[in-house]
Amino acid sequence: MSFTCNAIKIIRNIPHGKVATYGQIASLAGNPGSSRQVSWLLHSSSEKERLPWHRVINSRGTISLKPGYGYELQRKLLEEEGIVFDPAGRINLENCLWDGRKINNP
DNA sequence: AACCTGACTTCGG
DNA sequence: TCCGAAGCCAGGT
Repeated sequence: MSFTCNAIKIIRNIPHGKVATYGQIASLAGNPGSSRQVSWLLHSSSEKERLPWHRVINSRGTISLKPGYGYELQRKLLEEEGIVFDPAGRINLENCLWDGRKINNP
């Protein structure tokens, strides 16, 4: 069992219509300091593991991707799930942040 | 084994 | 509130 393996499972358990921060996932995976590793693993296996990578955002509640590099796609996917963006492009974490409860707990 | 890199986070100005 | 610098972790080369 590794941090990465835990993180993958956690990301897969993010409920529809909710979002989680990198730091939150890192904490749930057992290592609060490795938020950057979460981003790496999304690159590594977002497609093979079929992760809901679009539900992962930074602590500010904004999309970390740059426009033209996935930003628009992620925003679109989130909006389709009911996530609301402010005019500044920020998400209301009070409403949309995942509480951390897993649906599947092995 | 050493060095580099990243979809981060936090602190100070 | 926004911007820049420093810190941290794990995987890749």
